[in-house]
Amino acid sequence: MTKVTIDDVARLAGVSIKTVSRVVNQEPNVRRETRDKVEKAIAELHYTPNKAARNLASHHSHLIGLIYDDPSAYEVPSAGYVIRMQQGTLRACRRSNYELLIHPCRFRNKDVCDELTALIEQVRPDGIVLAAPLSNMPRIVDAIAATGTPVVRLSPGTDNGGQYWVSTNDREISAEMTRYLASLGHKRIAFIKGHPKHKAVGNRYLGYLDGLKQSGIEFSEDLVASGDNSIGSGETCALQLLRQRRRPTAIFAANDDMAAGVIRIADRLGIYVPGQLSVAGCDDISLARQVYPALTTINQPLSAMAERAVLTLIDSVRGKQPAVGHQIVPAKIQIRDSTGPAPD
Amino acid sequence: MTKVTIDDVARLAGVSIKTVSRVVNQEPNVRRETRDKVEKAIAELHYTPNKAARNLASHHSHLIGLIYDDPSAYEVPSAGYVIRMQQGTLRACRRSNYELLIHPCRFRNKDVCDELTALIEQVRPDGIVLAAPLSNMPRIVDAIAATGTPVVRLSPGTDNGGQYWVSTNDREISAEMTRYLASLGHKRIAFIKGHPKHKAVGNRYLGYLDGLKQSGIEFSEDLVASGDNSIGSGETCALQLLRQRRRPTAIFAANDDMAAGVIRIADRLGIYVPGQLSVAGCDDISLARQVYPALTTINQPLSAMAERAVLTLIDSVRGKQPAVGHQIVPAKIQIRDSTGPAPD
DNA sequence: GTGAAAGCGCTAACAC
DNA sequence: GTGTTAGCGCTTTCAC
Repeated sequence: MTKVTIDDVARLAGVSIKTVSRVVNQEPNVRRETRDKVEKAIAELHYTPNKAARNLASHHSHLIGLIYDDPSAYEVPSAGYVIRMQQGTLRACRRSNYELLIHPCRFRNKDVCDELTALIEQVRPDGIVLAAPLSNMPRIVDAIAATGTPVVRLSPGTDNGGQYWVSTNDREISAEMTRYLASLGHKRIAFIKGHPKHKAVGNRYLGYLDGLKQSGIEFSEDLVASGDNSIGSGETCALQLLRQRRRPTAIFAANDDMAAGVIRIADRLGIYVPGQLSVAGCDDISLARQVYPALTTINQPLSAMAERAVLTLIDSVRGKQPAVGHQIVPAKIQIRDSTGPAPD
Repeated sequence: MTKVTIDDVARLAGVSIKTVSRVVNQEPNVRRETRDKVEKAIAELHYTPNKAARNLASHHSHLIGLIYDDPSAYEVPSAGYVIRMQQGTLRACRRSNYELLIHPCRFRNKDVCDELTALIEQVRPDGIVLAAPLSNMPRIVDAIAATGTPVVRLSPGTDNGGQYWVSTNDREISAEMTRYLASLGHKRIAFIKGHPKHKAVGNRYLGYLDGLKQSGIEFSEDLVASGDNSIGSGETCALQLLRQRRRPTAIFAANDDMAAGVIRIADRLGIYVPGQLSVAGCDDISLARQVYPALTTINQPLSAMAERAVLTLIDSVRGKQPAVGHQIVPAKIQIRDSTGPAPD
């Protein structure tokens, strides 16, 4: 561990430490040749500024905290969700020379708010990215906001706080998927709702209703089932929907896992997908491509959303603009093999 | 953001800041009643020590860095691998009040060593967990070791450095899997090798050879194929193996993704699994359960290994013992539906 | 047991 | 343009 400090560099370059600091931080007002001299000294000594000292003096940690619901509490498929969020945040962090701290937590814990407050006050990340479904839980959002650290909420579903948030056009794109199914000739299009805690997923149901209306199809209570985002619940809902006398010819599930459950049940019941039943999901997790037939789904731009969140945070730290308002990153429909023309 | 400092606490409690520091750090030599007084003041003011200041003074960051190969460079299934490592490290961090910094990187980049050196010297994590396959790349291991920061290498496959490492019994457990297949009556057991860069995966091949010998089965060149850990390569290898005149009755792949590829091809060729072909994988990623039939595999204790790594690191920081030597966390065979008795 | 003083290595504010 | 002087909020050392 080289113990080179800013003093060593200043001495070697024959300038004051403040000048070294200016060079390191790319501040203006340094003559070209002075800068060169300092840079040469830095290279020669292999100097790297000590972040702890920097943080203490500057009140910036150059750390972004990513807080999300602990996936170990759930079925494993959410791994893809978490990884994609991480990828987006990491991409933005890397570009701005920030590092990423990850902090999964369980929202069911009584003292999760204290835990987060302690984390933030001790580590002092420059900004927090708060993922869904935590991002729509007022007590959590408020606890974080109370620390004064800028927060960006991911897919909060609804604006229930004063913070910046990034979301996708869940409702519109779900309407589009519904219209797409209708355009294939489907009249009986069923929908499987997601976990009620997850507001963004709730918006997909509204989009489904919009899509039906826009396609001139009448809504039917019998064609809606309620799952909890898991594969298992998708199976249960599929059974419920497919055992009706006049069963649906298309099922649109609020996430891919549930859609995978539908495909599994269709297979078991001997219903051919997509010939006799079209199935569509939402999220475009890797499972969507692994399932057979590959799932038509909505490509949720999770990583792009997370990236935007961090860029906003960093801009706000740099004083360019405060982190308020919101931004929408549009999703796209990904047509694969699980959907096709309605039978007869 | 409460700007309560140690001075405020000291003033309220009527003691010196050093005493407050002692209480906060749970040091001995504080009288019971003094401690109580201080703790009361801390609670009253909602004091949380500033980590930056602490780090600067103590030369400890209370941060662990997890460095692994950037999964975005590969097929998505490795998400499960990454998540499980993260879970293990997080568990250990949480217990010891450390936070986790994640830093995926691409080992193909020319300047990856500089990148890691800069990361470490700037952030000064108290320890580094280095995942496979980075953990068996000398230039990377050496660059990190040169910073003087304790490193624990995960599944390095072989001990090519002086650092501590944690691995699993890849070779032994692969031999056991091979014997298990033999015990089901299989005589023609094929093996699909993994990516040559990944040493730990290489040990599985050695275990396969051991297992054959222990079961009294003669090795045949024709029954070995070489993949690169991806599903696609599993498919290619499966085609190669199953198109032979005397095709194998069992295929053991060095990871689950390749095993999934085998199942897919068997399905396409109309070969019934497990009736006509037994398939076994290795890693126990979530894919293993999603595939149909569910995959018999080796449960790699990734998360337990990562947890051990961090505990070792933290012990070494606390001076209990230096991080040298190694530790083996045993794997277990997970029998599911893709393996069965050999045909006729 | 407890406290006073001296930094840790930087940046901020202001002087030159 | 560049340097000087103070801290940032803790821990360490060592005295009492």
